[in-house]
Amino acid sequence: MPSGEYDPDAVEPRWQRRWVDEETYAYPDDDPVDPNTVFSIDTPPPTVSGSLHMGHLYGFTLQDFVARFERMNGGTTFFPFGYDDNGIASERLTEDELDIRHQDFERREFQAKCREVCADYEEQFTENVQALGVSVDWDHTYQTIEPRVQRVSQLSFVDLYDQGREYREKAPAIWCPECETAISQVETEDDEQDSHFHDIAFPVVRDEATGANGGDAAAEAADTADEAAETFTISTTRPELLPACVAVFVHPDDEENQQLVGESAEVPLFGHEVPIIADERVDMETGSGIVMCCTFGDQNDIEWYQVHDLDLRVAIDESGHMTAVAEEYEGLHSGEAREAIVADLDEAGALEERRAITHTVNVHERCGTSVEFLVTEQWYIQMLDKTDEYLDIGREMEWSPEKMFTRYEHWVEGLQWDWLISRQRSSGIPFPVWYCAECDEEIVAEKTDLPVDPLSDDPPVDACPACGHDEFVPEDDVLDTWATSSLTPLINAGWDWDAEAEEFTMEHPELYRFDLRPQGHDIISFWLFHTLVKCYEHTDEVPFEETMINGHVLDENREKMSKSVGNVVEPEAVLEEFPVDATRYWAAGTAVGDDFPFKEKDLRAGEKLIRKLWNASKLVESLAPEPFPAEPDDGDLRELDRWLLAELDSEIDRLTDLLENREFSKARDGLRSFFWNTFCDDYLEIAKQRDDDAAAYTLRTAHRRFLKLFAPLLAHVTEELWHDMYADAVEPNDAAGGATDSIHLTDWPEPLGVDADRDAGAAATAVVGVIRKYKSENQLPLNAELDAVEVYADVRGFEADITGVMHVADLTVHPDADAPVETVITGIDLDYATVGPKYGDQVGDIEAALAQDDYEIDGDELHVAGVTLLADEFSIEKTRQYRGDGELLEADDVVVIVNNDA
RNA sequence: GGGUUGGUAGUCUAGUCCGGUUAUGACACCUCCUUGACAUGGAGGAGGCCGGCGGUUCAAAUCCGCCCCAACCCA
Repeated sequence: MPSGEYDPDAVEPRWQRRWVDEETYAYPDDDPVDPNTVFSIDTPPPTVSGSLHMGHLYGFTLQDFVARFERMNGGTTFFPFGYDDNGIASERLTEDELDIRHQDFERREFQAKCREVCADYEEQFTENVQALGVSVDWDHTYQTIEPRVQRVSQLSFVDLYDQGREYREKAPAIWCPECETAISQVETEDDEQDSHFHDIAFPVVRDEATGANGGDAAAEAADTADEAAETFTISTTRPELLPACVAVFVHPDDEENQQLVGESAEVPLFGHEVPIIADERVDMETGSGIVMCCTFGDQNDIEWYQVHDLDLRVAIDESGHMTAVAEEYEGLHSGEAREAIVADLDEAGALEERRAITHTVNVHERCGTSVEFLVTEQWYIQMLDKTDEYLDIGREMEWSPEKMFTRYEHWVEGLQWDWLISRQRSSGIPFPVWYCAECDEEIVAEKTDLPVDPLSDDPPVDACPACGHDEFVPEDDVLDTWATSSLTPLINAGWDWDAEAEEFTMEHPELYRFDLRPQGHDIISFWLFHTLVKCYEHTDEVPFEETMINGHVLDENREKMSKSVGNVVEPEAVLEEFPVDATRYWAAGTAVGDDFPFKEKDLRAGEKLIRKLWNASKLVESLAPEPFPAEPDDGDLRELDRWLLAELDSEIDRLTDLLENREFSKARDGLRSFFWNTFCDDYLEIAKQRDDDAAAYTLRTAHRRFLKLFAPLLAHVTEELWHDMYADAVEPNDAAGGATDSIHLTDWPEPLGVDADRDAGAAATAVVGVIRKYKSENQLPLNAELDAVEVYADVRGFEADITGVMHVADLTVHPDADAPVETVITGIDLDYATVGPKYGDQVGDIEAALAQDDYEIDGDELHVAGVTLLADEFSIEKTRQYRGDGELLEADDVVVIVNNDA
């Protein structure tokens, strides 16, 4: 039985431990689960190398609201947890922690070290997440590097390869010279950087034959007169790419420079000649409007290379150093080469101007290094041919909130590259592929052998099936980490290859498709998208019924939290000061999808609500001590009791809808005010006067329901109260009926269907409210005795309640009689919804006439401004005047007269 | 540069899709009150040109156009 003050510091960790120890939220692996009622959640696994931040706290808490609600309201819930330790983040962490370099180890050896290092971090992370009280099933966890997941990941590769969805191609790819690996489009970001624009003079080389072909006298004159001196200017931020220059482009609408088209240009310092070509992709606004095309400066260069069949002149190598093409600059780093080339251009008189600018460059998001475009051999997953289908499967999901679908839509529509999945790194999940040393035939591992590492394992064949050669080269690239993290639904469902049946199977087919995928809005474009694509290709099914997109946590001033600004709020500090349930209250405080600020006020409000719930529970306990009646005779319930239970029924309906729609903020605020205002302030205050079975039953029934309704939100305090007050008793509606069951495993309340005169209840509470206000305004204590009160409203059945709580000595109810008051008409209110459309612009005249009291009331009708308004088109505004003894109080439809001599 | 979302009392927020004349609630603020749990409580009060300008309409926080500010996504 609850007593004293609520002590979250003691209570919350106790329940967190018990939930884990007793496996409260375990998914029943062995018992069959009804696929129609199971609720399965697939969460994006966090990187464990960092510590818990507010974004985690917020995200996990939202997931937990859904998990706890669905568990009570629906059926069995599957809520797993994953650790993403297959990536460069954990690779770097391991290197730092052990002071080693991954290059010095064999791949499997290094990965073993990674897992050792990550294990400690995972343990810490697990503790932190368990301290949030989220109802994860800790028996269902996975690491994205573990062998089982490696197998799933390689199976995925092999399946897509078999389907013909993957190909290996030597083509321009985005390359990070610092990390020395290819990367995909999503791993780059824009960075504002200081740079210089260099205006460089390019000499025109007139080809005699073509020059004469122009047949134009003026051109010929220019040709002969200025041949040596004729130059044009190219502006570039990357002069180190001069040796890679393969063409010069002019816009077809650029009349001024049109005469250059068809000629050749000589590249300064390097002396090779390149064609001058017209193409509408030239940006005429930038620099001189004439641009050079290099191998490769940007994506435009790649398009030009492909469309115009240009030469390949690779001047920068995989580590960012100059190649032999750069002649005397060979071996210099591209940055050094830039300075040297600029100096030499200047000396040669070819540098016309150099000015400082800032521009955006594409950098690798991990290391901030500007990316290059290199021609390398890489593996790709084909996507561009199916973007329409991928749009459709995105549309098939339910999006909470709906508006987030447009992000997905724009991302898919804007795709420019197939998905590059090979990475030149030494840790990660290996490609299960070898190549014939003779003919380069691709040899893919057998599904039954997976996982394999070609660096340590042998290929599945002794001789090349194409040419019979018996030597093989292992693929030493690893898979992009998203190639694995995009498989979490399949990992969770236990997807595998059944060699005997020769088909893919699932250990838990009932989980797939998953009911919910929660995640932040920042990863829609890659993580969610890639997951949809891969799971769809493997199963022909959209992997998720619904996706719930949460926003980002901002600081108190709505600024983005950042370490450099110093406005980062640490969960640890918050949890030291506030109960976990208070952070849960805060997390429910905004519409899902919106970014929202950290608000200490919300945490305090949460604390207050927890305390109110605790204190009200104590009062319920003392007003209706055990044993309380489980099922009183229906006729015994008083009007007030029926009214409360009926109101609670509607609240349950409303709340259930809101939670189903993931409208946590409205759910939270609605339930809070119903509990606080209607139950505590109205019903409980009145019930203090009561000492009967009906009241005891009503108090306990309502209270038990409130605990359940609050349980998804305030997980700890409701569990504590449930065990204090109810866990010993048998839950009549709970089939499990376990005496020690968690409240979180009980059934969500169904409406009781109690009949009640809702209007009478509303009138009665209005009467109480108006009397309370009278006392307040007259500075009377709320328990001050009132001599006589007359009520002109039908509050029959509530008399004792009103007299009891308001301490009225003599209450008279006039259910039908009009109040003994004079009414004075003070004006006319129009019903604009009817009058507006009906009378249109005559409304102005009607209003003007009403303002001047120029109207006539005729029975139910109103004559004004030449028109006749019907009864339902207007209402008469009156004030009541009372000339008798006592004081007139009124609210809504009730009139109360108080006579008090005191 | 393009797109998306948001801008409502001091602060946070509901309402905007589907227009209706008194714009919701909380926190903070002011006044009063010890009701059988809670003063960390209760009753009341004040506080708003609904980002700006224009348009549509009898009527606009709500629909349309332009602009400003912020965040995010994509170049």
